[in-house]
Parts: sequence; C-alpha cells; structure tokens
Amino acid sequence: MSTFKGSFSYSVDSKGRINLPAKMRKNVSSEANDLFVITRGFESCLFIYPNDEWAKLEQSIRKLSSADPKHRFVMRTLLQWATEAQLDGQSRIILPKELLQFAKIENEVLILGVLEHIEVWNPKLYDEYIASQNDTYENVAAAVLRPAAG
Amino acid sequence: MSTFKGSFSYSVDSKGRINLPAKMRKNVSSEANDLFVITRGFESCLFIYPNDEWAKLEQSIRKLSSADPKHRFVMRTLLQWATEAQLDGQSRIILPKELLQFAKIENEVLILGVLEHIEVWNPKLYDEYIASQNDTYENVAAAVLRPAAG
DNA sequence: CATGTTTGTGGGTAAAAGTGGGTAATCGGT
DNA sequence: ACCGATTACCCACTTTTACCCACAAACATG
Repeated sequence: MSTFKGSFSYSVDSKGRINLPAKMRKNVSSEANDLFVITRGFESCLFIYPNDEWAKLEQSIRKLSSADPKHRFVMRTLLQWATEAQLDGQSRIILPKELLQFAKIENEVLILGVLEHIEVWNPKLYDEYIASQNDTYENVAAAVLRPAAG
Repeated sequence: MSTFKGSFSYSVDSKGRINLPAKMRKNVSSEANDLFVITRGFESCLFIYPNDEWAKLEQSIRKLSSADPKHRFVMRTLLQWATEAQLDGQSRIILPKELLQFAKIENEVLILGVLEHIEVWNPKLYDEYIASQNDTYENVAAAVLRPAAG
C-alpha cells in the first residue's frame, strides 16, 4: 500500500518530465515497481497512482459489465485518459502531452500527496481552486470530519 | 491475461493497416502469440481481442443456447464479423474492408484500451458518441476513483 | 564547518516507434 | 497454365522515446 502527503513545487522540463519528490518516493510501495498510472483527475489536475493502487481501481472497473451501455461509457471514459509510465534513472516521470494540455501545465507544477494518489496541478489553477471555495477550511472540516470522530 | 488502457491517435494507411501502439503491445499476453481477433464492436467501433482473451470470450459464447433465438442472433452477429489477424514485421494489423466500412473508418483512428479488448474508432464518431452521453467524466469518476469503491 | 552523498534539473544520443511504399508469393477465376 | 488481384514480407525514412551523462543545489554526517 502506498500513502502520500505534503505539497511540493517542482519544475517541468522541455520533455514534459517532472521529478517525483524524494519524500514521496519513499512512500511508494515496492509492489509498484516504479510503475505508475497517470490519469485525469478532478478540477483540472492530474492523478498519479502507483501501480499497486491503480490495480485496486482497475478491480472496481472490472466489475462493470460490457453488456451494459451505461457501463461501457464509464469504462471508456475512465480508461481513455489512463497512461502507464515508468520512472527513469533520475526518478522522473513523463507527463503525456494530452494530460499536460488538459491540466494546463506549463513550466511549474504543484505536487500534492493525497493518500493513495498524487495530484499534479498548475500552481495558479490550484490557487484559484482554493480561492473559489466559498467556505472556510474550518467549516468544511467540521462537516466532513465530525462524523468520523464520533 | 492482457489488459489495455489509454487512447491513441493513429493513422490508417492505404492498405488498411494500423500500427498497434507500443504501450499496448507491452500489455499483450505472450499466450496470444501476436494473434488477434477483430470483430464488430458496440456503437460503431471495432473490437480487437488478443487471442488469449478471445478464447475466454468464446468460452462464454459456447454456454449460450442455440435453442434461444436471441442467443442465436448474438452468436451469429459476433462470429460473422470475426476475423483472425496476425501482426506484421512492423507490428501492424490489417483491418478487413468490411469492418472498416462498418465502423466508417478512413484515414485516422482513435485506438482505445478497454481492459481485455482494444477498440478502434473513427475519431469523429467517438466524439459524437461521448457528446451523446448525458454524463460527465467527473460524475463517472466520482463513483470509481475513490478508495471506498474498492 | 568541511565534505561526501542525495536530489533536482538539463541535455545528448542511440534505439525504438510510427509511417509509407516496393516486390515477391499466393490465390481465384478464366 | 495464365493473368489480375490480393496478401505477405521486406526495406526505407522520420519522429519520438528511452537511456545515458553531467552538474549545481540541498542535505546529512562527523
């Protein structure tokens, strides 16, 4: 099992590569074998799953039936964006052009650890996202975290 | 077992050949021996199964009853269009004319990996298909891309 | 604080991938 | 057997990718 936390500012080079922060590398399960799946996330960011975590998601997709038109749409939509990627010798990962375009990523990224996956943002868009929340961290947390505390 | 994911834009040459994306080739089980079965898919696209996955499908078709008219219809349609094809030296596959016509494929294709099979679309028709579905990526993903779903 | 090591970043180059086309076998029908 | 059409199997070219090497900044260690 892999678990991530923290945020990091990193650069994207001319080949579309980003370095995976050393602190995150330490938290990648050895099962993943330096293999990752990059896909489209929510709110114009990208999700990176180490292979072991992606395998779990794939399990849930497999439960869908190809015979059901609705399920076919779900499978296509989800898998369309998914790309396998392996770390290079410098522990970097290549972000595919289509995904870079989707997330409007250029020279700089914000890398966030969110439990089982890693998020990659255009820093500016992340700021806007935070600003667009018309409620405070404290209030939302109160609503979300309280039931679990009880 | 072969598993596919991702989407790729490739060209179809004058001989009706398409290249199998390298990333997909890596995920073809060695059991398949470069042998594939191409057949009619759902929603005007083509399905390509590596041999090992086709064998599984064939097993499930065998369980259908020839006594049931609906079963007969499905069996006939699926098998009528099915064609075996082998990769050439450049790891390309030839799409039969009848199937190209059925899927309205001309010079460009969108190749989708959908777990156990590969789909081949006329890019325009795929766009139309996606547009015709009254659901968004975000909605679909919300149901699957969360840990609890596993 | 000095020094060896890891980390983040950039770039060069050989290999692989994607694409197009030529030609020799193969097949079907005269 | 012959001929035209189709198919299988090469060869060639361009672009992309994978795999190196290099180096400065940051970190860790005694």
